[in-house]
Amino acid sequence: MDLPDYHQLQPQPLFHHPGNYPEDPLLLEESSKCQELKAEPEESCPICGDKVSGYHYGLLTCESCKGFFKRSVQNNKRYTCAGQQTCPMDLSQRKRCPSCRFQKCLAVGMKREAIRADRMRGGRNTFGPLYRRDRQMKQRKVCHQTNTAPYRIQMETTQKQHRPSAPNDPHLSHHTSASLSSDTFHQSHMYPSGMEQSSAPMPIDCEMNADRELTPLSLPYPGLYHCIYPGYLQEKGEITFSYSPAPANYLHPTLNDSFTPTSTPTQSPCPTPNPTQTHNTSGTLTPNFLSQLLEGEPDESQLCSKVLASLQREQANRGKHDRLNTFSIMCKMADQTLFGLVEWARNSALFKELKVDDQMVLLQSCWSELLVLDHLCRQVTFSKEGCIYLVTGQQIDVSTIISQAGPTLSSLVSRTQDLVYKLKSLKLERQEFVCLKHLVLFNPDVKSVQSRRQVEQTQERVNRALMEHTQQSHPRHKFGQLLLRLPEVRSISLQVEEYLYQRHLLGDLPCNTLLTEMLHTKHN
DNA sequence: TGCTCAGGGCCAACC
DNA sequence: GGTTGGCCCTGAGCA
Repeated sequence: MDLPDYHQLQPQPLFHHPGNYPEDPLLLEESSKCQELKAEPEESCPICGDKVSGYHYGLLTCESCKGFFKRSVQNNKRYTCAGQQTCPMDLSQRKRCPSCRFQKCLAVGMKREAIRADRMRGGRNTFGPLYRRDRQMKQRKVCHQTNTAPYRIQMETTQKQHRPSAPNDPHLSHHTSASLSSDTFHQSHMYPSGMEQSSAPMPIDCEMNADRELTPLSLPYPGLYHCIYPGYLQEKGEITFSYSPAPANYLHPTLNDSFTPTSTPTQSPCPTPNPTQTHNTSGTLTPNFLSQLLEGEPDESQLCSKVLASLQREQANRGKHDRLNTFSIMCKMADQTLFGLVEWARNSALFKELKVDDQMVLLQSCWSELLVLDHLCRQVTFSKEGCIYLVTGQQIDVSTIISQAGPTLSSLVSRTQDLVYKLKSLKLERQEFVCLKHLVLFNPDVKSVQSRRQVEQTQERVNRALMEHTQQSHPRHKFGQLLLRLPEVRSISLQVEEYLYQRHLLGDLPCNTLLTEMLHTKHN
C-alpha cells in the first residue's frame, strides 16, 4: 500500500495521557498575548442551553445538568423514555424526560468515569489537563479571530492547502454539529471540546474475519491509534490505511468547482464552468441557484478533523483493553459523517424553508442515501484505483476488504465500487453531486410530509437546475445517466440499513449514536 | 502557601 | 417522597 505521507511526518503520539499532557508552547504564548481576552464569552450548556457554570465531567455544562448527571450515575439510575427517545431538551423542558436528558449528557460527551467511585471530595480530576488545554485553545481562537479578522480568508486559504497536516481549527467545540434527536435537532453540540488533534497518520489495525467481524490485530499498544514510527506497521506486515491529502479544489468548492478524481486546480480534465462566467442565454437561474446550493457544502477538512477528534476522544475515554474494533470505528466514522450531513441539510437555505417536522421526516427517510452519496462523492474525488477513501483521509485496499469480509459486506463494497466507477466515467462534478443530494433529500413521496407541494417544487427546481447544468457543457445523456444512478444509490442504502440493523441486533454497533437512532426510527 | 476550580454534599423548592 | 438545582465545602494541582 502506498504510504508516502508517513515519511513526511514526524512520529508523534496521537494521544496524550491526561496525566502528562504537554503544554503547547504556541498556545501558551498566544494565551499570554491575549490577557485582555481572558473573559470567556458566555457559553450555553450543550444539554439544555442553560448558562454554563464550569467544566463538569468532561465538558462545560450548567450546574443543573452537572447535578443531574452526577445523581444519575451515582445512583445508577435507569430511565425510560415514554416517547420515541426524541424528547425536546431545553431549559424549560429538561425535567420532562430524564431518559432523554441522560442520553444527551452522554451524547455530548459527559464522562461517567469522571464520577468518583470513592466519592472523595475536592481535588482535581484526571481531566484537568484536558480542560486546561481546551481553555487555551478557545482563548487562542478568540485571540486569533480578534487579531486577524481582516485577513481571515487569506489565512484560512493557507491553512486549507495543508489539509493533511491536520485541521488547524482547534475549536471543535459544542457548536459544530447536529443531532436529529428531537430538540437536539435544533441544538448542535455533538463535538465536545477539549480534544486535541494530530497531524500524524492514523493507522488502523484491522483484520477482517471471513464472517462479519473486523477485529484488531495484536499490537504493542492495542487500539486505533498508536504512537508509532513511520513504517512500523508495514514492517510488521499489518494492514494500514494510507493517508492521502485531499485535493485543494475540494476545499474551496466555491472558488474552484472542478470535481474530477485526479484533477488539480490547474489541470482539470473536465473543468467546470464557473457559475459567474456561464452564459445564461436561456434566462434560467441555474448558475446562481447552483452557487447557492454549493455555498452550503461542507468543508471536507473540517469534517475530517471532527471525525478524527471524535474517534480520538472515544478511544481516549476507553481503557487499553477496551478499544474499538475496526467495525465500530467504521460505524463511528459513519455516525460522525451523518452528523455532518444533518448539519449540511439544516444549513441548506432550501431546507430551512420547510417546517421542522418535515425536515425531520425527510432526513429520517433519506439519511442512508445521503451517506451513500457522500461516500460515492468522496471516492470519485479522492480515491485511488482499487482503494476506498475514508472520511479520515485514509485509504484501504478494496481487494483486502472483499477477500476478508463476509458475503453481505463484500457485496455492498462491490456494488458501491461499481457505482464509483460509473460516476467517475461520467466525470461527476460538484454541482451535479450537490443536486443529487438535494434530489434525494427533497423527496415528496415520503409519508407524513406535510408540505408535500413545497418539497415537490423544490425537487423540480433542483432537477431543472441539474438538467440545465449538464446540458450546457456535457454529453447529451449525462443528465439521464446521473438520474439513473439514483435507484442504485437507493438500493445500496437499503442494503446498508439492513446490514447495519442486523449487526445492531447482534450488539455490534456502538450505542447511543445518531446512526443507531436513525436505524431505530426506521424500524419502528 | 495561597489561589483555583472541579467533584461532592446539602437542602429548600418543586412536582 | 422523589427529583431538581443552586450553593457551598473540599482538596489536588499549580503559580
